[in-house]
Amino acid sequence: MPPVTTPSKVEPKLSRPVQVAEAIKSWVVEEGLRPGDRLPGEVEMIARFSMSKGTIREAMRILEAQGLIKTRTGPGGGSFVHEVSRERAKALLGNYFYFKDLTIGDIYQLRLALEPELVAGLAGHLPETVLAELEANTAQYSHPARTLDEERRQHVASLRFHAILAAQSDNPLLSFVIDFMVNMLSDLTVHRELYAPPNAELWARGRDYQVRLVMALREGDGGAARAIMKAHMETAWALMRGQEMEMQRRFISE
Amino acid sequence: MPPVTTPSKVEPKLSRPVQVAEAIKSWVVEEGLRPGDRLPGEVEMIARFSMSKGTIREAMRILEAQGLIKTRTGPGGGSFVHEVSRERAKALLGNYFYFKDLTIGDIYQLRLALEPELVAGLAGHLPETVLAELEANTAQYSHPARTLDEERRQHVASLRFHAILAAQSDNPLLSFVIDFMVNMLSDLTVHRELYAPPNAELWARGRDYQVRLVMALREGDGGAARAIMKAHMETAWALMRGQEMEMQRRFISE
DNA sequence: ATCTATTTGTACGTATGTATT
DNA sequence: AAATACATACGTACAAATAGA
Repeated sequence: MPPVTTPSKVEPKLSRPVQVAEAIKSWVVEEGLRPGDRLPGEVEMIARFSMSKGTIREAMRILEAQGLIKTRTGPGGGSFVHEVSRERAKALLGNYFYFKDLTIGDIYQLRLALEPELVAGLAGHLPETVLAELEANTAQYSHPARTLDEERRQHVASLRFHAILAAQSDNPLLSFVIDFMVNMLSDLTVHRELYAPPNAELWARGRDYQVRLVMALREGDGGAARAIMKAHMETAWALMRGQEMEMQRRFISE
Repeated sequence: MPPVTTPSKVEPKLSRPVQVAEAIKSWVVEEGLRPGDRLPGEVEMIARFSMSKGTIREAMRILEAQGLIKTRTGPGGGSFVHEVSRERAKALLGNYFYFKDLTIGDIYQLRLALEPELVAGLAGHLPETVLAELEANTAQYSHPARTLDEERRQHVASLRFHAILAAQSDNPLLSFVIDFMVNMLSDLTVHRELYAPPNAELWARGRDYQVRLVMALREGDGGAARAIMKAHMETAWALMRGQEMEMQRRFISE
């Protein structure tokens, strides 16, 4: 292991726009700027950094691409500190996995570990509005699908059930990771052949799990909720394994 | 390369650089370009999109900020498709949590759920080199720290133990999430007061867990590894709870 | 609705920097 | 060492968007 003192990294000489972007970032941190706060305008940036308009603009585009600022034209316009949106964060992270070959199993390994934990903590803490929303969601797939397209829509809807739950967690990290996985699964391309009909019985059991889960959540029975979700995940995983699916290779654009 | 077609979503009126960046992204996907493949040069981009150099350059900066391309000057230079690095992905995701108030407990809730799972799958599959690396790592904190600074270094080193493990997983998602959490914890600022000495006994037990874990991993005992890691996480969580720590608010720059 | 002021957005020409041959 | 091919940076002019009078 190299000593900590020597900067053994020969940085590939950062381009000026990147330098400016980094400088602005640390300036925002130092000043303790909050979302909505205005950044200096182009002309002032040009003066402060003694750099051309183009360079400054490229720097702003970098910050914008990372979701850290939003820019508006017109009077009172300019660039404003912006909280990185969840959608943007999911898109950026999704790009990381573009060249990795993430499998269904990889995702379900985490879902199985995390989602039971999620609902155990949620039991008894959900307002009736959310419980109703969950129940309304399950109604979207109360009957078996008759076409492949309907099946896909139901599949996405049933995933939404989990996104709703994830959004309720007061653990931002847990919430994000589950939401991200749900997104990845929603983006799947289904390759199942027509002669391989869906396992209707397994599917019905999946929905049944969700219905029972809402009951447990309403009653505040965290242990039951955890157990139901665990069984649900195992069933769903098995269901996915039976079908031929593969991760869609694409970039996400928020 | 397709012309800049009208964006499917007309709502927020994307700026031209963003449009170009998106067009290039989907072009890369359509062409199935792989990391290392060269993109058209500036002049050709200018011709294809019928746009100015500045606009094209801003578009490239956007892609670069997202970690999707790298650009080199000189003959044979240009922009090249690039696999988003793990460091970049961690930095971008870290920015998402900048304005969220993520607590130690939030992170440990996930560690407790994921890391036992990780080591259970790793047991018996690690090459001797990695096992040796893990053991060498624990040697860095075999003795109790005498200064606050040494304690901090030991703390970071003990986190590195988990990063090494995470890197061994063949589940890219699990690997990333754990690595990300380790990074977040390494970035913590310790605020413990001097008159509140570290709990040396708890600390020693933490290291003991790691040593025993390596043994279980070498012997291929997944069950034991899972149990040890679970206990380790619970102890570490308790240790962190006892100290006054808070998430450092800063942007990460890769 | 129209004008006006403000601020970002786009275009383009020129010059400089950098790495390969 | 020099020529070449490419990105990088600068400055100016003008276009577009938006809020307010």
